[in-house]
Amino acid sequence: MSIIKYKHKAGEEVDIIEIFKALGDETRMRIFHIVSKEKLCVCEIENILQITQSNASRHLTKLKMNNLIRSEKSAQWVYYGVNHEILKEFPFIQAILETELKKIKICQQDIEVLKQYRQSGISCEQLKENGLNHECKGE
Amino acid sequence: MSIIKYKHKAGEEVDIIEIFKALGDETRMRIFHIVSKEKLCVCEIENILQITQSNASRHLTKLKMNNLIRSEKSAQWVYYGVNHEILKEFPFIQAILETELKKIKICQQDIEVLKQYRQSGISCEQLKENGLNHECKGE
DNA sequence: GTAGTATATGAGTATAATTAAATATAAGCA
DNA sequence: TGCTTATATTTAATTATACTCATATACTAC
Repeated sequence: MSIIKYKHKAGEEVDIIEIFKALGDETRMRIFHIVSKEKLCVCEIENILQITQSNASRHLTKLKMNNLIRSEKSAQWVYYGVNHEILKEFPFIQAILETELKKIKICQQDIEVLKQYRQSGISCEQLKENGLNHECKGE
Repeated sequence: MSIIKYKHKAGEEVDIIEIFKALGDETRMRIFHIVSKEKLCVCEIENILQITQSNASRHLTKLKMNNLIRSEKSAQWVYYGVNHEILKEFPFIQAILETELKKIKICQQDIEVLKQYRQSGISCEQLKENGLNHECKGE
């Protein structure tokens, strides 16, 4: 456990080293990136990133623990989105989202898949049966 | 091994996830911080941060691998300093050095110890015998 | 050459992080 | 009520990381 801690404006404990650890994982950075574009539920994140449910849930928990994202429950779904408070608190995180992740291929691809998903009109419920066919986007 | 890679301006391969991992460790962040203030050799870093020689060397290697710092050899000493190229390439890293690390207690302390070391006039060679007495700064 | 010093590296260990499979919990619907 | 689905969590296996001790390398000075 890192000892570099100080009090967050809102009274939550924030550890900049822990923020670096949280974003120092490819899957978590990708999750942070897509939920910064729009709020998504866990099953959507699974399908877009092609990861398992428990893996997605775990990474989301870690991002949330570090106040990078927020969640809100709606019926049986939990929607995750970026925590705008932390972007105000740490402008460098905003800079990463806006300038650095754009350059990264897999993040660009994730955004593409997200767009296709939205355009397809497939609902969250249908995702499990059909999945997101990353190849045959024309059909 | 992360697959998020793209070509650095200067032709070196840079991986932003690896940069986050490199800075997602308290000791490495502290090292990065003090060598951004001035060039230091390994034995100075050891003494200021109170870590072992091999530990210091290992962390320096990791920071250098990710192009965060540069080294130059002078006689038997190797001096490490921040790589200004990467600060230009990734302005968010500059922002962390300038604004975020200032807020962190242990980083403030490291700067204090560094100042005391400079003011004491102790040379790198004398450090090993006497060490840096963090307590009795008045004597 | 030898001796001494600064730094890097190998080997081993301990700890932490990532993952998937299985299970638990909570909500919706028939 | 019972059945299904979404999410979280437990468990266990694998992998990665950080650390220390010991040794190797490279340089200086004699």
